Amino acid sequence: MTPRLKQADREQILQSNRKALLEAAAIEIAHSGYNGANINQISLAAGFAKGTIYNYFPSKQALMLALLDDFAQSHYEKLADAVRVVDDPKERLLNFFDAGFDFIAKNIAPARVVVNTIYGPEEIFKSHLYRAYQPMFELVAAEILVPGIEQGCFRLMDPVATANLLMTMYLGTASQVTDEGTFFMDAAQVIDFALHALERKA
Amino acid sequence: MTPRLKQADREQILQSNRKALLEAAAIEIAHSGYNGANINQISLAAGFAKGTIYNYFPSKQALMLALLDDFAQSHYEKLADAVRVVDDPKERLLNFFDAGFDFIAKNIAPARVVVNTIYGPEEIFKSHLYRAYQPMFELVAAEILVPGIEQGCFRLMDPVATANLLMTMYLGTASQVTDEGTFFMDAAQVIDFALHALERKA
Amino acid sequence: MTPRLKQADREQILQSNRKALLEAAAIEIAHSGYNGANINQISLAAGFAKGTIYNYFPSKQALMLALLDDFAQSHYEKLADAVRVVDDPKERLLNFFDAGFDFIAKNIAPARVVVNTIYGPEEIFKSHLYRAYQPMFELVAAEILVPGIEQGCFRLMDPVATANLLMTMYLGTASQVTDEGTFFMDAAQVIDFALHALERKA
Amino acid sequence: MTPRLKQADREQILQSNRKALLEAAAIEIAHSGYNGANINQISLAAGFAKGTIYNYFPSKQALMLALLDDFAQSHYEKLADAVRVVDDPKERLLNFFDAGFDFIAKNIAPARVVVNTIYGPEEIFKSHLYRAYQPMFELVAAEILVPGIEQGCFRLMDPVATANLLMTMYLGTASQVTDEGTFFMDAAQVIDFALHALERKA
DNA sequence: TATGAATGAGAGTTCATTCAT
DNA sequence: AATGAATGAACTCTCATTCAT
Repeated sequence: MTPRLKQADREQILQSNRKALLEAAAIEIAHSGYNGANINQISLAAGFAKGTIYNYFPSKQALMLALLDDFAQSHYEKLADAVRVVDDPKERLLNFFDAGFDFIAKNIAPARVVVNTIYGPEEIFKSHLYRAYQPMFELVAAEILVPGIEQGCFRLMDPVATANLLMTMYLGTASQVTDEGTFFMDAAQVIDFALHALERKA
Repeated sequence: MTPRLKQADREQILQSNRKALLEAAAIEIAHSGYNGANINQISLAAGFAKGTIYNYFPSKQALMLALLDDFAQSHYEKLADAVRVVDDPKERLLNFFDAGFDFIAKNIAPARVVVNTIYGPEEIFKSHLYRAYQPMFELVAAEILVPGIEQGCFRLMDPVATANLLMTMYLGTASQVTDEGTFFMDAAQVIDFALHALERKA
Repeated sequence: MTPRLKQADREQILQSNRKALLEAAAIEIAHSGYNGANINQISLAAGFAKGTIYNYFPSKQALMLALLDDFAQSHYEKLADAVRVVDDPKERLLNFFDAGFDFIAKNIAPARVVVNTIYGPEEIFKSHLYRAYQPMFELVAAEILVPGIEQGCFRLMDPVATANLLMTMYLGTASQVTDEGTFFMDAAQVIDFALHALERKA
Repeated sequence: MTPRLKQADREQILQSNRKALLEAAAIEIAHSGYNGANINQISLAAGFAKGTIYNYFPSKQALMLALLDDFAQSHYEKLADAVRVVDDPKERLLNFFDAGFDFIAKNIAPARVVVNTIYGPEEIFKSHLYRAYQPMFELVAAEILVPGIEQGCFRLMDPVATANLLMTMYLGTASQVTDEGTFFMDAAQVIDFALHALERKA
């Protein structure tokens, strides 16, 4: 009597709708900012009626938080995977920026939302994002910088402050991207700068 | 019949009112963002009635542009002055960051507006800001990096791209400041990182 | 093939579901008013899904009318039964108020809905209620006041107007009840007042 | 320089606008109930644009409370004046109902709002109204019933409970009025009933 | 019959801007 | 130049109702 497969199908559809709404939200919010974005328009852009988005997110703020969380998680997973493919700290740093620029080029809209938010005025979203990006900070500090210092390929430095600087460079340069995914600076330039900053002098 | 001094006084008052309105605007926009800021509230906060602000700025957008322009100009003047006090490129870089962090600590509200805007979604304001900050980019490139490379104290590099990276670091770290003017990272840490990135290896 | 008993069971279940929905509706509408009540919430509170209530009532308005009708009918039956237990008009009046206060204490939610509606703005519901309560008006007029006047225990008066006054007093005082069923005025006080108003002077 | 008369004129206009808005609100809310009333429609009905009402009342709820307060105060003043014109408690009671029915006939819309609210579900408005009508309760108890009992023209009774019953009768019957101001029961009938209820038996 | 996702009209409220004073 | 009441477009959110499953 209970259609189990039907149930699974339905769940599938709900997830796919949710994703479509988040994608439309990313585009709209990237374009107009959180305050400027129109939640009705987002719903319409995703192919639904205007009220439908409230079946998926209880408020505009909840939608935004879900968007930030979802993106931060896949962002972290992508970069952590790329970093851990190699062992050498310098290669890890290289992979971090390469995979990062690549990921952002493929996810311009949500990436813009994240950067706008990090440097934006809304404290609630900012603190939320800082928490969501904590794992990535720690990835840089604990899995790139600390091993690099211990192995002697990086000079002695404060890993936390340096991780912050690297993240600042990463987000700052990666946000300078056109709608088509072309970066003003490419990963190689940033990597070059960062490696020089971190390397020990001869 | 036309009192000339009165005329000058009046001009004085108008300038002072304009300044008060811009200061109130900076605080409000830093706190709520451009879209979230209430122009009536700005006028009230500056000690005027709601409509009065329209005697000074024809629209909310014009107010914002004036705020960005004014701040960019004094920002540039401060940093250019500080840089030109010395001749050595490394000292110039040091002065740049020192004076920059100091200036931002003393002008938190408009500085926040600028950073929010640079990393924000509104293309009109962004392109306006890029233009307004062009002199500062050129200051870094032409008066710090190029002489440094020529004099051999900095390694060979693209001055434009590197100026961009330094500005990214500057604005990114300087925007991490509390309402009280305390920075998460201080100028010295950023300078240290930057110098290592720029110096020639032994 | 068609199980007749099953059919009866089904009928039973439907009636019980209908009752559960009306009870939930009474609570919700008593609390938030007709306009403020949420028909989806009513269905959920009754233990069903949102849409299910529409299998029992074609619209919110129909639900409300059914609620009013059901309550008016059992209200009338209770009071008519209590009144007819005795013959003496004064005792009948006494029973009317006693049973009335008791019934309302036991059915606070729908009673509130009725009082809200009688004194409320929605003409459709009001006229419906007046019709539904016509038998109770007539009960008071024809089975309490008229016999009382004829038997000389009540003074000469217009039975219709007086029935209206008694009903006003009844509903007005009975509506002053806490959620726990405590009345601000008890039946005895109202009865005392009413009897003095109706009795012939010595 | 300061146009004092102009200032007074402006104040005059604001008061008159406020009154017009409250009158429109009374009509709309009397017709559709608080929840059903449309605050934009109220503003339009008063001859303003839809947003204008928010220059006078910060919210729909504040508008409602202002309406209740204003009406309760003038209601009380009217009845207190009418009662105090005479000394004899019975005449005072008579004046109370006469003036009350007259006042309500002349202010049907806000009177309906008050009655709807007293018997309605919104606790905030109810408790507000009870407080606003406290003086009228006390008028009946302290200036009609207590003197009447002391002077021997009313029988011994609890003045508070009886005041409540009289108010219940007053509001209950006075609310049964057509849009044209015709009462289902007139003041004389209610007075007759009340006097019999209060008088001492021979 | 039960479900609950989708719909879209309509609500209260905000606020940039205008303009008579 | 200063005022602040008036405006109305636009926003977020609610919810009665529909209907495919």
